[in-house]
Amino acid sequence: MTRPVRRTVRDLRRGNRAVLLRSLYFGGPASRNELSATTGLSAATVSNMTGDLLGENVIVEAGQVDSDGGRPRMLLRVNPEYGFAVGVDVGETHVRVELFDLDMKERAKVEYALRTARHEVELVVRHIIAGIDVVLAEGGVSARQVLGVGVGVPGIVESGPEGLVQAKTFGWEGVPLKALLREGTSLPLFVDNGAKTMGQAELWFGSGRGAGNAVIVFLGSGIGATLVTDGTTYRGAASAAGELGHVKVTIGGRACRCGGRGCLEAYAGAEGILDRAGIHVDAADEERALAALVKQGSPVVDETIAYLGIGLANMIHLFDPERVVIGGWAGLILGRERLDDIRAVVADNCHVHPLPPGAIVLGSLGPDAVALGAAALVVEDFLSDSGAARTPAAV
Amino acid sequence: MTRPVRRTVRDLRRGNRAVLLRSLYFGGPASRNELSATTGLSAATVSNMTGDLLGENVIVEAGQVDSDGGRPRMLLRVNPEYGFAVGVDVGETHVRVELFDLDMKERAKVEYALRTARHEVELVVRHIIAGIDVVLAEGGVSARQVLGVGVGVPGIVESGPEGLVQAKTFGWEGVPLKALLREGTSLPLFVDNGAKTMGQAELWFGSGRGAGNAVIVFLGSGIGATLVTDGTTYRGAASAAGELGHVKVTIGGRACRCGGRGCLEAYAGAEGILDRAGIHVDAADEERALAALVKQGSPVVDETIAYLGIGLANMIHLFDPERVVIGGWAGLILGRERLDDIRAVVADNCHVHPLPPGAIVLGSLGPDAVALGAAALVVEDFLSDSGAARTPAAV
DNA sequence: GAAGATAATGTAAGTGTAAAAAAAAGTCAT
DNA sequence: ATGACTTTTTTTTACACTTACATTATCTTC
Repeated sequence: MTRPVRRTVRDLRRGNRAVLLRSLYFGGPASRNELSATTGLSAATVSNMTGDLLGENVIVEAGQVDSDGGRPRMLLRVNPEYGFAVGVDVGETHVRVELFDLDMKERAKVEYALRTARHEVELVVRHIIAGIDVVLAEGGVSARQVLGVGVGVPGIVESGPEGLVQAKTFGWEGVPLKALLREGTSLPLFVDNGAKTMGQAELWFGSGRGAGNAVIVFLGSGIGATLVTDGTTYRGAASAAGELGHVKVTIGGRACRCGGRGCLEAYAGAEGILDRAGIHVDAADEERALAALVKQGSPVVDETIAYLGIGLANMIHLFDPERVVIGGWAGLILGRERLDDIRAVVADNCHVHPLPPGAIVLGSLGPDAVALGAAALVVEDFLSDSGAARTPAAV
Repeated sequence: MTRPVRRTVRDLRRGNRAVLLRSLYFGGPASRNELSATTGLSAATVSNMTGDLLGENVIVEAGQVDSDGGRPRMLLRVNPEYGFAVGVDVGETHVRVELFDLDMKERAKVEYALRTARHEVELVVRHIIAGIDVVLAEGGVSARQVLGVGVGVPGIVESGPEGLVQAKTFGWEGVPLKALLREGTSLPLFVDNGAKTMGQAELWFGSGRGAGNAVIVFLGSGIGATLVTDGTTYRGAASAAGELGHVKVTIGGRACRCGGRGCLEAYAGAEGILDRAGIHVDAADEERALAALVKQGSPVVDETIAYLGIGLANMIHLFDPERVVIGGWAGLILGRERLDDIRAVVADNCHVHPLPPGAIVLGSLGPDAVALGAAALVVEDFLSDSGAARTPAAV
């Protein structure tokens, strides 16, 4: 029973500072007066606190707007160059490393293909470490300016100093990824499941914007989901929440690579779909093959949608989200052609508390969202704990 | 995106007061010194705040323990008679009203049978209002001493001033129960789904004690679940979370009274089980009939366990709880005979992140837990907002 | 059985927070 | 220029928690 803990006046200030910074980050440029209104803090406190933040160069002035009678308002915004975040997407076929500024503008990017079927940990770690150096050099950013590195990987990621990863499909069992990366870099590390990092990206910058309770579904080779409760990701007791891929959609049923039977992933995961359609291509061609199959139509695709709809409906019954976002490369392929059919199947399986069909939407960030979301983990940390200890590169 | 809001020094004190009171409530009698350790507050603040609470009679002294050298510690505890809570269980066959003190000791109880198949709202409301008067009189408690009335009902309960209830199985659609009760009493009202109030009871006082992330399943005529995240009940965007009864466990399948097909409730709800076994009795005899059926064994019961296991496994995949509690009258009947089988089916359907079998347990409060949990809603409010405005009966 | 040790609790002063009030700075209309 | 009005900054005030110290109460030792 995790209970709230005592707070001191110091915590109060830290918390209010985070509230202020957060509303400046998401509320675009704003004047002190607007900030006072949105945060509920008094004008005096806002003035005091923005003074600090300006001094630390965390925020900067962003022009002023004319007033109609009165002192013109000076707009403030988060300094996009106060720090940078690295996002890493470890996928089935590649390792992608990207550098973002605080505006989430991409500053540099590098990608390494994973050709072997086996995903050796050492190789992935080497790619990530090398990738960080490459994007920093390319982006002209020094390590001291980097607020952290976010990494999205398949499988279940335990929080904790080791960052243990369980990813059967990758052949990873209890891989201490965070600890391994720690040997190659001293930057703050944030490792999480790729479906969850994509979810974070869609939640902040994509189709999930503004939702307090949402589910963001990742459909790729595997299937995962991000459960958003009160604006933050729910991870469960052992960070294993949202394993939508292994929800059973039929008794018995196809064998899944997890060892179970009847898992959604065996039907609606990209490999499950292609396999059932009798198409066997290697990983790099899956995307093209799936797009063709969905485009031309097939009973297998219809069946996929039926199973997917059941899986989503079950999740809706348990979770009662206000919105469901479908993302991931396979999800986007499927959704672009057949979103209305998906909505219809879900509606057909939700009687007690139907979700408006418009609440099921496609992700708007494309398949690159995993790396973006990984970087967003870094920004999340920055916003809740802005410069508490660290003071990088006050340029 | 519900975001944290600004706080003032007043909120700080309120919050710390709630932390203190909560740890006193759940941490049994404790000395000021122990409180200082558990809450993290300084001894001075604890002393200051307990002084206030003693003055308001919210807490009382509870004897002292000998020291081995030094001033003996004075134990403090929440005053069980500071206030009282009424808990109401609106079930398919009865309306039960109970009065509890803050120690959750039952002080009085009254039950009204619902004989008609139709559950007229007016009748239920009349029973509740009358029941409150009866238990207060019987318990020798004045209305001013009552902190509130908690009501557990079937169906989905919207939070809000109206307390709209959607309970198709009851024939209630959009019944403003809270508003109707408000006409009969001026006591604070807390209306929630019965499965959720039972969940609250098991969480605080039963098999859920100490769990931060847990799922408490209610099996009765209908099926519901309480999802506990970080020690508090998760309600979802429209208070409809935890509708485990309408998760689909098979495609097509039996028609459910919700209008869908293949719902878990149609297989593992008491009526679903009896129906499939070809047993037709009226509501009052369902309990006996089900107990007999489970005792003697039947392929229908085996099948029920298979479906229930699938439903639980799906929930575990999505929520990743550390514990699953099975309660409700039908759940207790089923679980007492077949808990190990249920555990086995769940284990067989959870491969990616197996739950230890011991994490699935039976509820320990018996079938009366709905009313107890409803009263616990009142206590929950009291603990988070102790005497903020109200000051009843400072005896 | 008195003196000192030990421990819980209470009091006072100090620090740091946000709110409220007041002042200053800036703009437009007259 | 002057005044009305708005935004921002500064000053003052109230208050919550901590630290440091005082007080109270019991046990142990000589």
